Amino acid sequence: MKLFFQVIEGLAPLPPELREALSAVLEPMEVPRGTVLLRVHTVCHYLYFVEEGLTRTFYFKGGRDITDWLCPEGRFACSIVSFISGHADRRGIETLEPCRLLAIHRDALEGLCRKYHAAEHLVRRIAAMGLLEMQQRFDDLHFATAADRYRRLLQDTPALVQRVPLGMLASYLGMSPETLSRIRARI
Amino acid sequence: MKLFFQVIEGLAPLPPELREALSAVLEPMEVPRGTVLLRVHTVCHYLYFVEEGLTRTFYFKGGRDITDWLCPEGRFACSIVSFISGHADRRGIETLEPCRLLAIHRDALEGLCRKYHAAEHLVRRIAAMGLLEMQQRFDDLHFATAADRYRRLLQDTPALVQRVPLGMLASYLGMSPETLSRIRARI
DNA sequence: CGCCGAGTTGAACTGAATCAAGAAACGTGG
DNA sequence: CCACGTTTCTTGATTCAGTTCAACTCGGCG
Repeated sequence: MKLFFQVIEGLAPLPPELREALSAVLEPMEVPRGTVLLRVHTVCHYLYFVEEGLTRTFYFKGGRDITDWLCPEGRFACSIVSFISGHADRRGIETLEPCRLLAIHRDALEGLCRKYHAAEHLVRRIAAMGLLEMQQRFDDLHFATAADRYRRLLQDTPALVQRVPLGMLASYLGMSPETLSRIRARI
Repeated sequence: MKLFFQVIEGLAPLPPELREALSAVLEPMEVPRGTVLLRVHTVCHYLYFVEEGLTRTFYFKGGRDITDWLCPEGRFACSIVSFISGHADRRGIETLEPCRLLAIHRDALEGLCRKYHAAEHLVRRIAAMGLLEMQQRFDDLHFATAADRYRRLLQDTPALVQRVPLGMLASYLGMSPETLSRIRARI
């Protein structure tokens, strides 16, 4: 839980009573690689904090498996659409490595937000950080070549490149596996 | 201000005292078409609610003018990156039509959030809606053809197609003006 | 009028996808 | 611990969507 509170406190101050309340609703779990955390087309009830390991969010489009998001340690994983809207979404989540996770139930989180002003603030900050990341990733996709996107990934999160199979990385970056393989070959 | 409170109350309940406080910090403004609301590479201090008219967020990349976001009436406009991070960003904002706007200063908004739990909740909801929209737009860009993207726009917000010049629409959709022109011709 | 920016249309070019066939890596069971 | 089959990755040839470059049209507007 150390990493979790470190990250949290980097976002917003954490009054002791909220820290207590938060600890009480966290559900620690340890799962092997390949564990399905969220089945596709189901409602996402949990927000996962990755303490150790790596998860990916994915969906199927025209028979293809598309990786939508990657969460290494220190980050939050969920199906954004489903978690916020409360409806089922095509996205699913699975672990790419053995993981230590902290799961927080949607209702528990909402409860904390209702009870603690500080919790509400914290969640707002998490959402704001999500917006920033999303905008960054969006910009990349908007007007950058395949090679540029790969180079950016290498620079920003080089660890991912080592830990994610090529095919998944390719769809994450919005290109075909063959293209990614060639880009790698020529760098 | 009617539309504003309508939208707001659709997101979260609004206690009377917050309604008062919010009214007090709103800065109504009426500006002609072509007004610069945010200069590029400056800090975005205001969140704008569009009561009437249309704004666009844009930036320059390699000498090109790229439209990043379009806000018709009923929506919030700001440079997400700058407004959240507090740093200057390459994005600027201008009006594409004469506009009636409600401007809210960052500091005023933060003040309300500190004072009113309900304000914090409201802003969280706004951020969450932003995340949903962004995700939607991201998906579009991720794996859809140029024609698909245009069709989606036609379906979701047909009004924009009439109101935004072709060149700006094209970069908004991530394609060249020529391509958009051809897509239009063949539909 | 004649200029000018916005939009259209055509032709050549190109980055990346697709199709196809091997090579390497991996896990599973004998 | 090796052999086998499966999956993942690489490499090559071809195709295609979309860009780029360029010429032309149209509708304002000084």
